[in-house]
Amino acid sequence: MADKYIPQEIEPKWQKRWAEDKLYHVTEDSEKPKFYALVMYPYPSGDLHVGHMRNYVIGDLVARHKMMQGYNVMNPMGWDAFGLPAENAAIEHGIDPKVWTEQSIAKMKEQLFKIGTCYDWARELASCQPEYYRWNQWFFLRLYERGLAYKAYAPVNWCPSCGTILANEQVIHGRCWRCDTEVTKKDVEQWFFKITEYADELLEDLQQLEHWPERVRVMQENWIGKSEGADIVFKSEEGDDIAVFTTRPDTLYGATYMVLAPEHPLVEKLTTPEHKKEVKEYIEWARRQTEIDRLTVEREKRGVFIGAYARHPLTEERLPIYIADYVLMTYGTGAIMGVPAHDERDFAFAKKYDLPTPVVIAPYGWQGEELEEPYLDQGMMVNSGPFNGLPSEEGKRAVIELLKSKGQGEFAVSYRLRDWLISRQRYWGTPIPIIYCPHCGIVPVPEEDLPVLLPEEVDFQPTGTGKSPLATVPEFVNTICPRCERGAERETDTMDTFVDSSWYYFRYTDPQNDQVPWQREKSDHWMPVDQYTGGIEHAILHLMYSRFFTKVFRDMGLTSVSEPFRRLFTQGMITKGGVAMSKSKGNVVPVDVAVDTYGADTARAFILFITPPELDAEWSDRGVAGAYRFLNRVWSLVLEEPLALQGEATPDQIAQLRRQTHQTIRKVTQDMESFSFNTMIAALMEYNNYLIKAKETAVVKSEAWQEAIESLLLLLAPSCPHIAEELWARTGHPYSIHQQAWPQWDEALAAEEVFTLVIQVNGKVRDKTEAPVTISEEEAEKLALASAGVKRHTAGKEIKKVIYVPGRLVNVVTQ
RNA sequence: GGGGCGGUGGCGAAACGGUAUACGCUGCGGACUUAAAAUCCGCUGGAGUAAUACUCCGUGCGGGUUCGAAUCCCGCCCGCCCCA
Repeated sequence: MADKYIPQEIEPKWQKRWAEDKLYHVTEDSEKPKFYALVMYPYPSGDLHVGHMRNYVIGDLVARHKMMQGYNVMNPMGWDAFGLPAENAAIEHGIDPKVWTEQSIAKMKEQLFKIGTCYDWARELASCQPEYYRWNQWFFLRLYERGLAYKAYAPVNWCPSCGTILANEQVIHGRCWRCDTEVTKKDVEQWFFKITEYADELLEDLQQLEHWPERVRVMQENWIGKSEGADIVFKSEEGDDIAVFTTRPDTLYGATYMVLAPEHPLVEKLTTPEHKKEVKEYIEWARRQTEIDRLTVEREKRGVFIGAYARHPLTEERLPIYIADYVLMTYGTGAIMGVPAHDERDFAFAKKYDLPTPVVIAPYGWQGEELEEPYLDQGMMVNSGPFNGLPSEEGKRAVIELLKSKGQGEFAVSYRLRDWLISRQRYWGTPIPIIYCPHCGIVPVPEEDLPVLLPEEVDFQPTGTGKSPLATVPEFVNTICPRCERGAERETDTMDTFVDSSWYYFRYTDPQNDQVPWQREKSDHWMPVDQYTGGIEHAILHLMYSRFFTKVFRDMGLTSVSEPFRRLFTQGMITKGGVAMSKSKGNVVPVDVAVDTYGADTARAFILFITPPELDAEWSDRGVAGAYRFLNRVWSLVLEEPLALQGEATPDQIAQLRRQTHQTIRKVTQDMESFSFNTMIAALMEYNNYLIKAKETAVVKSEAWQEAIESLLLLLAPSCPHIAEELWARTGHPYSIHQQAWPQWDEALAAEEVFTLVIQVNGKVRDKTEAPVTISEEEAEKLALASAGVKRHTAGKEIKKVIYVPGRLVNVVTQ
């Protein structure tokens, strides 16, 4: 009787050995081709649950498989260690964020170890270390030099609960992405990175990313939101230029009014005295509205007339000027021409304020009647002066050309993408390396003075003023101006943590460098990341910012790549009770619980098996038990003594065994490459079931049996590394299975000799028979026509034709 | 409203236009056991039939293409995600 399978004994044993032997440590100087495997580095919250685990299991599987395929695999791990939870712990429990973070990292590292991952820990980094964040500051200075970092006074999203300003992307349906509190507006001076400078390239290059999920590319495309059209200049009666952006210059003759965003700089100047009060009240009200509310089509369109008029650039008609909150200062030019007949929101606005709605693009079959709803499609231009009769598509260009000749318009492109607001009024982040000098103004911290260290022992209670806790530390704030050497003050905002995560994958290539962020030879060797794996929640922000940084790095001469991630995989969530695991819902399955019961290999096998990896999957304790049964069957298959059998296996039996082996190698390899991990595990289960039966025959004494067992273990090694290593050792093989070559299949050995010939009548299965794969069409048809099923169903009918699909079926077609 | 993805047994899910439901879970029956757990063996879409056989119905709904459709096309319904 063989030993029982006790994962709690074998797993820690091998984990320790692999770490001691530095099995996963890599350098650039290898003969093997490089492979850079990466999973999104985690925020060290201290409690890893099985939902997170899926990410690391998939990443680990890929890394191990590629190692066995002969690649020099870099598989690093680190910590997205700045951020709110550490600071909240400080506020609530008085724990120092640094200490809290270090403890969390230690705990999580142990958990990652426990699930059997193969990281090169020599490359570990944590974004909260000065050795790391000094380069955030260095990049900030480089971006500032290049005009890509700037300060702007702008209305921003304010979360009253977090006491912080949020990026647009962090506002979800008008609420804070972290605490779900309704977001309001506040005017503060902020630092921005000019990602819009790269909008076109970010959009264009999406086409190169053929190994990215389609939906991620679509999301990014929508997010960038490029639209082509025209900038048209209207003039107020006082002679001020009012520029509008429109994608429909062909509808220009239908403009009957203008709308400015309430924040538009001309509002103050143009509002006539008798409208001042009403306008002021309206602006106050609009300021409280969220951006999402303001953009919603269904929402009632409210606005007020400011008493001023503009002149239509082509007809010289007098157009009343309104302000309304459905026009945003941050999109286009902050002003629009109102064309009610051909725009939904303008239509609603015009109906409410009883403004004329002339049709200038005729719908098909239009007889000159009033429209019940706006007509948004293309059509023939009417009521448009010299352009009447022109198709609207051509009209766009023609109208712009005319405006251009009059100096009142030109072709223009607009993006939905905004610049990236990086200022955070928080303690636990990278200090922005800027000094404000009363004499010299904004002065960047000189490079040799980096890093600007985050002070320790700070009062974390929110100031409620929107200022960072750093503002309460005089030793930090008060400094000397590097230019004039007189007293000055430091910037007290810290950087968005997305800055940290926008380049960490470069730093892994040269993590200890204290002279430059990384040596270019090293990053050029490893970059781009060959396989990046993470959650879909990062489809827009993190991935867009990383792409932006990579392009900036390229332009700075720091890298030769333009895109950081060659291949992207986004895995689904693991749910419990149908919903995402979260502390507040109390449905978290911690990694320790999952691993302690049946072992890491069982948890890994289950996670890979339950569902295709890109879909959400429900955690099931029963399902885990099934995976455990599978590994127990593998264990006893390999270790238990076979029955004492008489005689030798026949050549047929051997051939069949080898066929199964080689078919399984093929299936597992192909599934691995297409990320079909659920069917990959199913194939291994099937193969194992087959071998259990075959073990009762004389093949168990053959060399083919050795090949079968070795193949099973090798194919299982990336998924369940511990049991594979243990059984590999116990069957007398040299350490380590993870350094063996991935098995190759032989098409000739995998090929079938016979197949089940399906016999159909009119497309319905009526019979089946075994046939050699070499069977000729004539023989197959003969076999089919002679079958009982065909005779039964064709009796008294005329056979019209017979269809033969080689290796599959015969279909007899009757009248 | 626009775009994307999906809808298959009791459940998670398989299925190059060619045997629908592989693999696993659940359930049922049996073996082992004093008994239970574990393990092992068998069955497990629905209907008809004592039953083998056989027949019919079955991949959200309605049409179409095809010798043949879960798969392709058209029109709906429902769910999730992104942008509004």
